[in-house]
Amino acid sequence: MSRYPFKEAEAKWQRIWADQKAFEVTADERPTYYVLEMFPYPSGLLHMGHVRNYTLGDVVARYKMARGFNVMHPMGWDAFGLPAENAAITKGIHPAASTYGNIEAMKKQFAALGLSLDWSREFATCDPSYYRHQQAMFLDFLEAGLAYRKESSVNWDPVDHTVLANEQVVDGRGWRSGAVVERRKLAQWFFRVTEFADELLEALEGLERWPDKVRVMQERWIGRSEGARVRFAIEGRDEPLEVFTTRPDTLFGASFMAIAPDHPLATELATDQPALQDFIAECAKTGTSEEAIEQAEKLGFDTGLRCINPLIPDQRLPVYVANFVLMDYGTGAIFGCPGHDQRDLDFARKYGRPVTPVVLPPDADPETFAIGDEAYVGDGTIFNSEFLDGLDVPAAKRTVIQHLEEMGAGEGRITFRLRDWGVSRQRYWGCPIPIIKCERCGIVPVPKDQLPVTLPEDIELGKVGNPLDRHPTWKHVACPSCGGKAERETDTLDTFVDSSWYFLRFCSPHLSERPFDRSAVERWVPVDQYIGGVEHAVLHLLYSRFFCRALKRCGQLDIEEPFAGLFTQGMVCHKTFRDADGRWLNPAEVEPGPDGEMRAIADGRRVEVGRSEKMSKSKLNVIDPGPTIDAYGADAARLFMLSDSPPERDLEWTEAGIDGAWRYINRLWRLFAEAGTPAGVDLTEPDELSSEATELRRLTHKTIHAVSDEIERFHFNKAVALIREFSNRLESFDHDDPAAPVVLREALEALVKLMAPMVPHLAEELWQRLGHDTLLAKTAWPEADPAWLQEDEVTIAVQVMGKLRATLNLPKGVGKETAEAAALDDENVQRAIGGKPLRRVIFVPDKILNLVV
RNA sequence: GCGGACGUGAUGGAAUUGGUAGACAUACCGGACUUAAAAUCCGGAGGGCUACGCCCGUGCGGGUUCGACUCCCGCCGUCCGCACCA
Repeated sequence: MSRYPFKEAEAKWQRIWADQKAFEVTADERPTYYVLEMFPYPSGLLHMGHVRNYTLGDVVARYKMARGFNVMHPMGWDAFGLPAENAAITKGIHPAASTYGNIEAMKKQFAALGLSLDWSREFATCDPSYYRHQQAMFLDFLEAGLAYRKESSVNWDPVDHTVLANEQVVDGRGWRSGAVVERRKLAQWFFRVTEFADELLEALEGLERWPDKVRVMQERWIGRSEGARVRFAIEGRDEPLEVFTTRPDTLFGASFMAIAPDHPLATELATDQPALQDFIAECAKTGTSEEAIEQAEKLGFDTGLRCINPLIPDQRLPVYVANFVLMDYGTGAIFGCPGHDQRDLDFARKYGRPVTPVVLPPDADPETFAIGDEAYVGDGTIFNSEFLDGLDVPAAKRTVIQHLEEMGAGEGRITFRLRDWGVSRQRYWGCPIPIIKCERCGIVPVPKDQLPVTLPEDIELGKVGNPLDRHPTWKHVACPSCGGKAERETDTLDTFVDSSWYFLRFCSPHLSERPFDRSAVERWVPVDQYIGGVEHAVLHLLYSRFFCRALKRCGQLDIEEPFAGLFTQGMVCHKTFRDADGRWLNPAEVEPGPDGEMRAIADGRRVEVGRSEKMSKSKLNVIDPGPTIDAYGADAARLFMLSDSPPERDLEWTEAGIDGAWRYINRLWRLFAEAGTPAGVDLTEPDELSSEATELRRLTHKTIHAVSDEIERFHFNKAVALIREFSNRLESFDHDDPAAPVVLREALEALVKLMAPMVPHLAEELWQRLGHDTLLAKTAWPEADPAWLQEDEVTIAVQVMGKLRATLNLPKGVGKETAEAAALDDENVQRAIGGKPLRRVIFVPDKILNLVV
């Protein structure tokens, strides 16, 4: 039995595609379509998540190509990042060497997948020819006020004298030194994302081809809330205490004030109050971990200060420093209204503060209504509140804000949860920030004609401190402004900056003087279809949206949204295995024993099989795509990725699944070997088609229509099912039918074209076997002829009282009376009716006839 | 706590707007081919019963409807995201 020689075939077609530059963008008038998958970090090893991601993108790219679009489907490398630096420390390889080595290795693995990528546009973000433009953008942002410097705290490793990224902090300790990490204030660079907070929020609505989930996540991340800033005078002090509140309508229910432990007022008071100092130190200790916050008790420290409620001049409110108030939201200070905020209520009960309700729930009695253990947060009628009494909550908010504005004690204010993006990283392997710090001139931008500021190559990693800072010469430069002694900024940019504009660079990847050609960008961007993991739902996607707006503000672009269509794929999962000692085992280290239980191959002991989880190094449930592709071929791996699971859901990797895909590929191979048209056979259409042949031709057109539709909707699993259904029918088609040479052949041609986006190598091979000497990759998608989509017979389900009792095959478009008569002829239907008179007959043409008795 | 998604055979999953539940696969069972196995091919299959038919069945309990996996109300469970956001 002949088997599909995938090794030869896949290598052959990959070579031919490359030789013919089949996937390079050409300059022509066809409509453009930009398909982009999130570019990879060059770890050196392709994993299953990549295979799924790039297969999904490849289906779209090849499909759109066949549909007549000028498709751009580029690939590059998100090449700066911490792992290269860590590898340098642990293995002693220079980050540049390991990164470029990894890129080479991964490119080979990519090649084996047979993706329709335009490699002529490839670049790596760690290349100075890329990051020089990023440095220029930084300077533009600086000039436009979109980049600025301020003090901010970082994770500081006191042993290694280095700043740590959040992921380098494990259980509050530095990943290498194991020392307890401290918070330290450093001057750092920020991008003013908040400048566009409103815009970024409002424009989400227009992103119709984004998953709702992602839009909701961004919406919550931006976190707009309407309220007011209110200033409370402090007894015996000139400066008032300003708070932010979304419930100014409850000001008459105020019971206390609270400020953050790191509020400037708290810091000031602490200088001569050791007890307060201790309290603040205690607050800083409570971790920021999820549980820590959940468990943490609400604690307050009475500063002794008293505030005056602007609406109740003789009321005195104690000012607490409280552990639950955040400095970086609002003003870092609140007023507590325990009647209508649960957290304030807990605090008030604990510290014996009065609880005055000011919102009366509907139907509650103002004389008896009291707050118990639960604050009342719903709508109602304001009471106990002088001039607000009788208003509902929204009206009271408006009224009180107006009142506060008139008396100068506050104003309506919108606050966002979104914060500016801190882009400084105290790392070596990143884009240098093009700034020079001069003792006399201050912060001086590197003149654009001196860009790029490149990284020094001779560095020592793994020593104490930032290698750029420690380098003997790199940072010492002359001030561009005064010529005096000055120092470079030794921080580098967050790698999220690199990925915030790479999709623009792909449009004109080799320009040296400019980051991109504006007309090229405006031709291709927004990306028509962006595909990647949902883990980037907020940061990467939000930053990219910010970047487009910032570049527009700087006059470089006229685009706001980078990605018109977004698809977030599910993860690739696998069962986990654990031996009796609790050690994780790789799937290759276990096998089923004679009793069907999984056993460790090494010692034959039983292993515990855990549920399917995302493949991860720590749980060892990782399948390397390399050997799989070696054993089954890229098409089998691709087909499995696309088969059963809908792309947005998690996919469980199974041996049976890849095996099934491989078997199907061989089945297709045999189908074409058996049904292929021998040379010299007459291909003219017979005068009349047998009903079988007619039915097959209909199925061909129906399948073309349905598969196209499912691909458009990203239902690739269903497209595969339809293709299988179609090929199953082809296998059983009678080869002796007089119309077989024509009808079967057209069916086979359609089948090859439909499967091409999924299993491109096999499809090319079969296309060639059908006698074509053109590339299938350059062949148009088949068209379904509407005339052949029409059925002339339909199956109508006959129900009696909503229960199925019979099905009828009737001519399409049959009338109600005819259908009813036919149904009443049916014995089974008659039995169900049981001689009762019909009360009602519901008829849905060509679908349902429901007899109600 | 807040927000979102999901819950269908042994398993992955189908079921355009409410209209024949279980497409297409995987695993399984039976048969053919084979010395044998693998591969391949053919057939079976939601559960039950008094089986050419009937009853039950889409997490649970109600409701709307001629008709509900689909819509509404109330629960339960799983997963994901955010999390002291005033």
